[in-house]
Amino acid sequence: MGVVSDNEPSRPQPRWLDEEEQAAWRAFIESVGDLFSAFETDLADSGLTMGDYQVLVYLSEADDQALRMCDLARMLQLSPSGLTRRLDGMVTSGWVQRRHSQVDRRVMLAELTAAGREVLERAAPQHVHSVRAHLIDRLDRTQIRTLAEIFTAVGDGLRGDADDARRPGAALSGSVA
Amino acid sequence: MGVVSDNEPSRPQPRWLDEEEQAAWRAFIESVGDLFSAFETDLADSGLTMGDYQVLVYLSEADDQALRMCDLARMLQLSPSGLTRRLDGMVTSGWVQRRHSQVDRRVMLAELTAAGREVLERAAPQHVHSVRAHLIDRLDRTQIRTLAEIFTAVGDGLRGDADDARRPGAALSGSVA
DNA sequence: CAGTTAATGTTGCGATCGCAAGAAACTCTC
DNA sequence: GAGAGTTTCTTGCGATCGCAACATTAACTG
Repeated sequence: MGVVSDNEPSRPQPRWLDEEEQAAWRAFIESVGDLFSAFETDLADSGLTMGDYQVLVYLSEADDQALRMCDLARMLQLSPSGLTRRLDGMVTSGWVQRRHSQVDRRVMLAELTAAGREVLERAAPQHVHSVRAHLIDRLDRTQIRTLAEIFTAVGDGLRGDADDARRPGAALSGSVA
Repeated sequence: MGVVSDNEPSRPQPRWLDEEEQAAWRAFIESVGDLFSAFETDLADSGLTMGDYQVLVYLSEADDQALRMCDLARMLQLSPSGLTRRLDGMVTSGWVQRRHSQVDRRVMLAELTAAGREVLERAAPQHVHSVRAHLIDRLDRTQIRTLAEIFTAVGDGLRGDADDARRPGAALSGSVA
């Protein structure tokens, strides 16, 4: 009943998904949204969004608890303006503060505050619990390993596809491991 | 350097993610956003968003090319208002038309138009190509099967967690296979 | 050093979406 | 069949985010 009808000889037909591929694709596309909603809901108990949480995580992992806006935006896969607005909120909440770089006066550094660190440390156990409950603990060891394989391959493919510019961004992904 | 420090004996410590779990989680969370962005970009060539595309797919699979708004909203994991607005745009584009149900005059039916079907049939091959290029064709058979397992398990878990009401919604998911 | 180009961050604008409130219609009870 | 409660859809409002335009600063070139 779908669009996969064979009565269109003039159009270039790709290789449609076979049954197993279809099953994988459908399961993925129909569950991943709910999965993120669940994380978002659980994290809301800590007063955070997943976006906020990720900002706090990356900042907490940075050497001096601070990162350049542009680097942070790349890590979060966020546009510059998106990060500006998100940080506005987090600065208002007191979790992050802005600081001009001494080395390059164009760059604005986002720096984790003590309050931000505390919020993160309080939220982290709950978030880990959430990730376990909805994802990790539902999988066996083989599935966990394969999950890593799958999305490493996907990520590598995406990184290699379109990007032949901005290698500096990729250089930072080492510290994210 | 992360928040996973051991110097906080007063807080309840969950089971942190071990190395393999961490690798799986990081790879997933850092790639899935780019993956959807890639689908979105590819689909934009057809003048569609992923949201539009999914509406067209579900309608094309429905018996009479039409679905009730509330059912469609559940399938798309969209709020009622979100679906109303999305359909506004698609009606303006001429891909979908609204029709009052004869049986229940509260319900509004979203119905695929000929133009909508044509757009879908033109976009489908490209979208399948995109899904293959970024995801399916990067995986071997074992990984594809495991991908289906993983997100079936995740989806079942989420469905079983919070929902004990609205079983009618679940009944429709059979036709989505 | 002057002029051009590139990088960085912010703001205006529009698009998308969820929540809360409301209107319309159905259902159930008495 | 009158009224309470439920379901369905739409609208007002606010939050989030990307694109384009802009200002500022750095880097490169002759």
